[in-house]
Amino acid sequence: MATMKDVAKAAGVSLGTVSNVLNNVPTVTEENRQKVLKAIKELKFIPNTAARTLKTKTSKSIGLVIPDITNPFYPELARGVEDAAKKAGLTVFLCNNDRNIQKEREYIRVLIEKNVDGIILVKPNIQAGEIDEIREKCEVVLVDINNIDDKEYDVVNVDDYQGTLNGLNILYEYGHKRIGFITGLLESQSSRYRYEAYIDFLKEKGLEYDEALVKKGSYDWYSGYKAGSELLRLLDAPTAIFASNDLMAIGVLKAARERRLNVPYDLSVMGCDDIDMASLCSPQLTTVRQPKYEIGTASVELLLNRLNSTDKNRSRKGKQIELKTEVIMRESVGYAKT
Amino acid sequence: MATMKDVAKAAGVSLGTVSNVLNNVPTVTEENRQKVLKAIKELKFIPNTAARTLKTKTSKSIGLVIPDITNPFYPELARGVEDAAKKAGLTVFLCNNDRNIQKEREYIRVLIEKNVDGIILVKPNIQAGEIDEIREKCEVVLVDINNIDDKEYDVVNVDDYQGTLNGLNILYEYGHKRIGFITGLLESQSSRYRYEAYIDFLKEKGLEYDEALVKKGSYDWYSGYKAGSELLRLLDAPTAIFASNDLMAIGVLKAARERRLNVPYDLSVMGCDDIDMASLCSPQLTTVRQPKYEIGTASVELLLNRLNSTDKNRSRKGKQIELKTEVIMRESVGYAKT
DNA sequence: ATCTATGAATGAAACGTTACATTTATTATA
DNA sequence: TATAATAAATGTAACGTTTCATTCATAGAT
Repeated sequence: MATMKDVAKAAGVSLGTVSNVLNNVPTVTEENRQKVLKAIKELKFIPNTAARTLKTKTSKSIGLVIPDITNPFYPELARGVEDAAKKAGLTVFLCNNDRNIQKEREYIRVLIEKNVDGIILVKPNIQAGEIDEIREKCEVVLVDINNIDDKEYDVVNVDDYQGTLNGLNILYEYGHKRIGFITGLLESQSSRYRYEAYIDFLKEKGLEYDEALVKKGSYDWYSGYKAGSELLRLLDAPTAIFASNDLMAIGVLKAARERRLNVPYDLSVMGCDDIDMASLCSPQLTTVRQPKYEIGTASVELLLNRLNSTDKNRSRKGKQIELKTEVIMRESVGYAKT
Repeated sequence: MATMKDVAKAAGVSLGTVSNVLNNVPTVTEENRQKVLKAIKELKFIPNTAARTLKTKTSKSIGLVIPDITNPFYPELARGVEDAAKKAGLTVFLCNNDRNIQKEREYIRVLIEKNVDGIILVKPNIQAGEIDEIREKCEVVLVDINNIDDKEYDVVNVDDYQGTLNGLNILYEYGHKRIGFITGLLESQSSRYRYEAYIDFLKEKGLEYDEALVKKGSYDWYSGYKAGSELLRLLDAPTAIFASNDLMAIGVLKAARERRLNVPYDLSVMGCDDIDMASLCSPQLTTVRQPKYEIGTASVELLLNRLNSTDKNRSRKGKQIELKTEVIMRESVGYAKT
């Protein structure tokens, strides 16, 4: 493997000059530049990032730590991260933590060992104290945080509360007064926001909170199916069901089908997230879209802000981005029967 | 950031000793080992991989180059790669090439610059010559290759031909004689194998090849929808349709629904791959499952074989793994109407 | 013709590890 | 008791870059 030294020798210049052309330092004369370029091509020289990283303390790689790429929410987010990273000359390590704090810690450690310039932590399980430790080593962006309120961090979030409210309001406009609600895992902040929105929505519309209409789900389709079945079995069954994610909404669709209920004529269903499946299932799911790809790109932007900042004074306040959701009207919501 | 030097000083031993405890070299005395461990903890020392890589020429990272993580086929494969890599102490760079040879080349170059120990190329677009060049720098495993026949490479493939044949035979057992076929992109080897299987199936069963029953698809659901619609519009429409992937099969489901055809009573549909959606759509899709996760783990195994091999003589022949498919019976296939 | 200022190229030190040849300390053998 | 053999610890030279203080060369000013 050819090194810069070899290139220098081949080009008949010094090591420093080779470095200069590689880094586009303008002081090098055109003649030398050409000689070096020629040598690089001939020797098939490829710079060694390890050496560069050792010297410059920047690796041009970042870590993306997510719960599980296999969860249909994350591929698009990951793609957003990757595209934005690539544009900025960064390469990304993909890490799945399975919502397991131990794995999360391991990965973070490995990423630090690898001198990543930054880490994007999606739904982190670790706490503020640990995050501060990480920030001594590299930049950190938090996405969809559970339990960290500090304004000091860079954070990307989604307005889950408002989004859910919007979705429920549409259901209301369609004449629904009895609306079932399936929660996500309430450990997660976004789930709690969605649930709060439901409660506030009822209050605002002067509707009564009926415990029977609220079911706890766990994000997987089967929990939605079960919750949906229970809801539909009710004597006074809801005319619409809001599920805190699409997978569970699809479960509800299944439950409805089993009971020979026609969605949306007999029952309206609304999901959250807008995963691929939402537009592919039948009926197509009306849902509160999460800007998954944009979450990814926004996270990288925050990271780049820090990385390109000359202000190495770390006390700088964090920047919080809140991305907007959007209700995507498809087939699963219709007017309430009167 | 504390270095080994700092640790050595704090522990009152030499640099080499620190290195030895870090690398579990057994010659270090228990007393010193403890002193070093203590110093490491106190100084919160984290080894610097860049320096280690520079010295040892191994980075403990690998690259995974896939078409697009957003394609439902790949998250599971990626997950398989990651899990197997993690177990072996490797971290993985995720690279999406969008089936674009230029992006593929760029990523490969970056990966080499980053001193990856190996690269897993899924559906590579580059040719044998280029691959040989890469192999001068690091190990390479090919997955689902299009156009490279050489037995010299490490390759993971799936028995698409046999899998398709199995699927078609099941359709036949269910009484179907007129079976529509939707191809994938015929640039891809696996698509061609599936198509060949269809042709051979007909021959074997003494069925006539009817051009009208074969439609070209492009892997996305809409192409399946279009092809399905055309097929069902036929005067002598097929009683079953085999789609070369699930997304297109779901498109067929949609086309059938539009024509008020009941799947599987009026029409049987079989897909390929078994993506998540296949079990979530309605009716649930019967499909030829691809062992996506296992493809990932198998690729890493091949990589590890090479990496752990003492035989640095690169002339060693490659190893080809062919993974088995499996027909997953669900709801979309039924008996042909007589 | 000498001196200065400017621009370009050079050379060596440093980054944080590993690896290996030496040195030092300890124990066993004659 | 001296010597050899063994075990443990040390010190130093890489690895391939970047960086920066020097040197060298050229041209302009006096």
